[in-house]
Amino acid sequence: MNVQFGWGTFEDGWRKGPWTPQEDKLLIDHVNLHGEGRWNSVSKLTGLRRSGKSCRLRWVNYLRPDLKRGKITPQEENIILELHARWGNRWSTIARSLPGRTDNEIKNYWRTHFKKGKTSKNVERARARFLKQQQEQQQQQQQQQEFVLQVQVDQEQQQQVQQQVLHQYNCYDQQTNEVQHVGEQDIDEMIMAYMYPNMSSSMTSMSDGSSEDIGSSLGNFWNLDDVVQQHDQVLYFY
DNA sequence: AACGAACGCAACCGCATGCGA
DNA sequence: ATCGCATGCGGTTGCGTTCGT
Repeated sequence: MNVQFGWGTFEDGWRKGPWTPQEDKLLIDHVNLHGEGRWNSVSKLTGLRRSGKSCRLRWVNYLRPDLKRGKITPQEENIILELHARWGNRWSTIARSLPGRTDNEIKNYWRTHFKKGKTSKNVERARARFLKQQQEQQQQQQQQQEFVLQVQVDQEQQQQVQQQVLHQYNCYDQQTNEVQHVGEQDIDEMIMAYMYPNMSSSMTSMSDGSSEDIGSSLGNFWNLDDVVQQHDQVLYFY
């Protein structure tokens, strides 16, 4: 049974073809009231003569409020190319990386812009870019591991130097073998004096503004946990 | 201006999958 | 375990619009 009805047709009791604004409104009101899902019950509850499948498709691909309208941007195109190089025709998977875009939209875009034989060079470029990106990620991971290792080594060196300085300046209590009360600033100055014996004492003093940078940078230098944390944060943005 | 080709997009179809009875 | 229903997914189709000749 196939009956002509305006633009659309009736088939087995279901209306087919383009949706009218009235139908859209019925469906939007229904979803606002009951939420998404249970698409087969939409026709019973709203009187819409549309199958559940048709309702779901109309909502997902056209009526959803979070859909992004307008053309695919060059950035989105890059993402599509790269994800297609990775996933192939898994449109819904690709669509998850493009908020506001539907699998149908991406599929259509691909078919019209990058259909095989049409712009295969673009596809090849995307593949190459994907492989390069993978290599860069591996390099980054390696660098991060090396950095963490280096920081661990630095921390050990720091402790060694600190111990040497404390010995040098007789900061250990002879009886308890514990470090006598020494201010952090004092330790910094002792370390500076220990490492740079030729530097004038005024340079290591915290009394004037010019040396504050040295003191504060020293403080930062020894705060390696922060350094690691900052490094991780920087890497996170990649 | 008219016509056909190409394009863009909404919608449909068939199959796969998930899930509850 | 299996059956049926609901939903999701990828491929395909159909039609309006745009572009080139």
